[in-house]
Order: sequence, then structure tokens, then C-alpha cells
Amino acid sequence: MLQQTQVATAIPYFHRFLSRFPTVEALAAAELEQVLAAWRGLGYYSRARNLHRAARELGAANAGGLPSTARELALLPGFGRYTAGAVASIAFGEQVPAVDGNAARALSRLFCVEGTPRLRETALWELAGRLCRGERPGDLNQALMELGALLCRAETPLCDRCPVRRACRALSHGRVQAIPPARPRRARQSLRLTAAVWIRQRRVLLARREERGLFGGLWELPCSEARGRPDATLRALLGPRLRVGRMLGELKRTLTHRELTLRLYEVSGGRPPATAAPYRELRWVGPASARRLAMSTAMQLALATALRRPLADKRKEALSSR
DNA sequence: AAAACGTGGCA
DNA sequence: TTGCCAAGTTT
Repeated sequence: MLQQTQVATAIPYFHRFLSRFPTVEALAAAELEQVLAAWRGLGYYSRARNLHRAARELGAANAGGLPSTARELALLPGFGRYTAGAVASIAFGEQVPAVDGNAARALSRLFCVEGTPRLRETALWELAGRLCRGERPGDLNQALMELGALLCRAETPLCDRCPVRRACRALSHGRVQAIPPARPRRARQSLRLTAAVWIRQRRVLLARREERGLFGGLWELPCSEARGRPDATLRALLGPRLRVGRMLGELKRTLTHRELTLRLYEVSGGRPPATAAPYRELRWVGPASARRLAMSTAMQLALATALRRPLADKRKEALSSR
């Protein structure tokens, strides 16, 4: 949960998740859909899919027990170098580094680490590897991350209060602001989606995405990329005899690499197909059940519009209904 | 190995 | 409002 996510954001999810899946066995026994539902709104859903896979591998291999070395941990899905190092050092006391974004920034400044991204990466892990060879490698690793998060911050570092300011090479060289360099960001691609709002007997038609890529495994209003007229787009998805009515609303949402625009159209007509590629499943869902399904925040907002939930702040409402 | 992958907080 | 980043990993 902490991968690319601030601690404060993850905490409530963490508690709910652990009460829902208290053990590796419980997680392994659960359906992916339930795991994704518990992850709903947290983002980067591949983490939930990987964690679920890891639980199943562990259950099969050693009765749910975790391996205790970074080397073995790194074999599990979702465990990269950082996570494997963090678990090994913090939970098992292994003398291995764990360099997250915060630690990387703090180390970069302390030792004036510069150069190409690749060289810096190597240097940072090397430095962290030396530092963690003490009695409490887990504490060292956490202290480094904490230093980066609380004091050696990206925009406004608090060098006045830094306990290692006398050792900081970036500070003595006047390069604190220049290190580390901001990483280049790619421009966002716009993704325009046309979505079907098909309501029948108080239920809305939802679709489950395939388990990969954007929003993989999550439920949503059936939609596809807008090419040409909305009626043509939606008939290609749900059948040629579909009746496409008025537009019910539009939703814009910014993701890291996407500018998402979702246009909602009222549709009706006959019965939907058994399946609609590339979806894995179609299902009629009542509003109460919809609120419990695995769904992105974007789609929660869209659904709130589609079902015409009253109230100005649909965003807050959608989020609080988890 | 560059690009994709969500969402929220903060200045 | 906009940009940047967050206890990164996968393909």
C-alpha cells in the first residue's frame, strides 16, 4: 500500500484491509474481486493483484510463512528491490538497504550524489548498503526514509532542524535545491471515453475489466474510447440494436499519465449481450451493491452522476461510502 | 529500459 | 490552478 502512496493515505486502508484479511491464508482464500474491493479508491490496483498472487504463492509454498531474506522476498509478485529490502530489514533484521524516494533524496543531498539516473541509482543503493550494516538495519532504513519525509523534503527542506546538517555535502556546497534533479515528466495523453448508462428495474449495467492495464479487474460503466459518434461507439460495444439517448453528464479526471474525459449516455433496448469484449463480465447491479464493488474513484464519481445522486459534493460522498 | 500505472496533499 | 511528489513495480 505504501508504494508511491503517502503513509497517511494508506493507514485507513491498511486497518480495513487487515480486519478483512487478517492472515496470508485469508488473503489467499479470497477472490481477487474482494481484494480489489478492499483496495477501491487507493489506486495502482496492480499492487492489490500482486499482493493477492503473492499470498497464493506463499500459501502453496510454505503454509503462508514469509521468507526472511530480501533475495527470496524479491521473487514474490509486487516485491521489488525496495519492498524486499524493507521487509527483510524491518521485520527480520537482515542487513540490507531499502531506498525509497525519501531516502534517495536524503542520501543524494548528504553525499552530493549526481550524474546520470543510472549512476545515481547505483550510488544510492551502495551508500545505503554501507549505512545499514549495524545492529538495527531496519531502524536505520526507516530513519533514512523518515529524514527524507519530514526534514529533507523535496520543495522546502528544513535544514535548520536537520540532525545531520554538519555532514551534509549538498548543504555545504549550496546545492540543496539542485539535488536531486526533478525528474522529467511526460505529457499526459488525453483519453476520451463514451460510457453507457443502462438502467433497468433499478439496476445499472456494469462491466468488469480484464485483469491488466489501467483499472485492471475493476468494475465500471461499460465504455470505450470515443471515436466518432457516441451511438456508433456504444453500439460497437453493446450491440447494433442499442438505443442511445441523451448525454447525462461529463466527468474530467487527471491521472498521472492520462487526462480522462468520460461522457455518459443514457441507453436502452432489448437485452445486453452475454459478454462485450474486452470485458470479462457484464452484470446488472443495484445501487447498494455497486457501492461495494471494486471500482476506481473516477468510476464512483461517474456512477454518482449516472444514478443522479442528489447533493453538490458527490466526490466526498462517493469517497465516504467505501 | 522507457512507459504505464491512481489518487491525494501541498505550495 | 498547476506542478510535483508520495515508504515503486512491472513489462
